Amino acid sequence: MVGTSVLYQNNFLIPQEDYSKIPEFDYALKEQECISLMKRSKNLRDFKQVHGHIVKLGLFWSSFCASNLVATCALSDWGSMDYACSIFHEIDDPGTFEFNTIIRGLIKEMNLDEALYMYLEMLEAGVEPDNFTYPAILKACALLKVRNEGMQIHGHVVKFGLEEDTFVQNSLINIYGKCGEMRDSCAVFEQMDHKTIASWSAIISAHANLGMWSECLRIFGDMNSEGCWRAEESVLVSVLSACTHLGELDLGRCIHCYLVRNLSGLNVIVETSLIDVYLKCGCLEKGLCLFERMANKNQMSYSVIISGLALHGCGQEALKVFSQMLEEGMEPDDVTCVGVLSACSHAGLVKEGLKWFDTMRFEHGIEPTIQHYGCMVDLMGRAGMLNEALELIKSMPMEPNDVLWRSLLGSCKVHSNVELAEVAAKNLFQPNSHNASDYLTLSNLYAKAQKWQDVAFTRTRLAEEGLNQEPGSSSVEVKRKVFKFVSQDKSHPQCEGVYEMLHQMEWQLKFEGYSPDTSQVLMDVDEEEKRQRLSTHSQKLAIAFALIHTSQHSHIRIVRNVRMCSDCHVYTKLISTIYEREITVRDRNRFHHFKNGTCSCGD
DNA sequence: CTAGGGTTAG
Repeated sequence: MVGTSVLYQNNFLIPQEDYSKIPEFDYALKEQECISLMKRSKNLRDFKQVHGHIVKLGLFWSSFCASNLVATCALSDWGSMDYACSIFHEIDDPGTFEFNTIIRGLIKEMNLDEALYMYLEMLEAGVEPDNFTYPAILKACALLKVRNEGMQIHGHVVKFGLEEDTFVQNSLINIYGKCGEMRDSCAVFEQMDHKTIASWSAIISAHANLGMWSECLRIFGDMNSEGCWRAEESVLVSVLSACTHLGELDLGRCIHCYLVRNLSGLNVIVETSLIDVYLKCGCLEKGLCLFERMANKNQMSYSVIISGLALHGCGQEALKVFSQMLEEGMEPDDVTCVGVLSACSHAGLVKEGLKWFDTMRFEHGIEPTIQHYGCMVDLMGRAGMLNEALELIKSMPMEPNDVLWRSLLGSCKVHSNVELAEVAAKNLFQPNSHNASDYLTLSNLYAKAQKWQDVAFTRTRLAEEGLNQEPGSSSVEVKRKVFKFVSQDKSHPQCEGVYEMLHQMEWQLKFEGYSPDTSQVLMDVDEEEKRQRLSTHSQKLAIAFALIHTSQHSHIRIVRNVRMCSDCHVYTKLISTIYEREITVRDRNRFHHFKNGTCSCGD
């Protein structure tokens, strides 16, 4: 406390031996000076000097000085909770403010249990909590995700008449959201008289956290119509995430424009979210372009771009970016590795996939999760290594889920392995799993093997389970409207034109040497009907419609609910040449980019 | 008298 004190250098305090000689010592002034000095402390050492002086000057017993000491020490970046607590315990009769600051300090250093304990002590000491106590204590509950305590404290809020406080309400929205109690969260939100940006932020991120994407966008819409539309990055990031999951490319684009117009620069989180929107909505180039221009890339940005490239079938490029990431000294985590393995799987890079699966475990110490196993089963299945895939499933330390069995079943269909398919199906058709498409996969596999009896049996079982398969459909966006087609669709008002176009397209295709691959129609019907069914697959209708209604050379984007058949694949490749169109088709798994007669998936 | 709410991406 002696030596080169900052206090003496700044001449803020008279040395102790002098001040006692001044008869009319102004305590109020000294108090102010001490506090101003305290607030300017840059480290604990400075602070301790001020503390010492306050004690020496006899100012500690002014509760205002003492509480400021506690607050400053508990809440400053250089502060120390131990020291703050020791000051706190020196105070005879701590009040609301002192308890509040200690609670906040504890939360700041994530000592959440202790914060809750302090709150209890506060109540026991008969100190009444106020509108500052609850935002803090509710935050602690939210971080701990303790629903019951949260509800109890909500009771206290009502008891102390604080339920009208905006700050408290925002905190309540947040804690209920974090605990998944959306009814309660929304109830608080809707009762609010004065919603602030923080209220919107809390309710939107709560929905985003639970994957309630449509709700998320609906509330965002309400926020805009109530005129609360501000460049609030955290809100927009949640909304962008919703866009990604819902395939809302247009809204994503709007937000991108808005951000660029209204902010001087984008941070890494916003940029990563934007890239994810573009990649997952089919705009590979746009996403890549943003990625390349990023000033700061982190682990997540790399993860996004790697799994995005995987989604588009660009396995080699994904691996290239991955090695770039490693070169930059960034450690991959489990999510990054899912991206890498799925890139290998989508691009058929079997050797690389097997290698990375080992490297991940033995060089990066990442324990494979069920998702990693999923990628490997896909990868092996695609390559026809069906027995190996089954062995891998059996060797897993965890219970295989239906995703794995479904993947194996799908591969068995591709490689016509009835025997293994039945193993997969047996595991898949559990009492509580009702998935019509699994039955259909199996039935189609039997059909391909001409086992009509088994087809009939499977179909009967499907019927017995009372399952209805959603029909395969293709949607295409024309002039900002989405048009959906199903196979043999005649419901569309302009369907005559579509069928005429289809006819014209077939003519052109014949010149290019296309002949319909009727083996894709897995039904026991005659050749002519097969041909007819094949030619009116939903994807072909959607393409015909888009060719009529969009300008020349414009990009056609189609979204499918199931995977496309190989005939549609060949067909679309040829159409992309004949009509000089780029066509992007998103199926359940990934994107296919058709351009000049080839597809990005490499067949 | 002092202080505070929501914080987001794969």
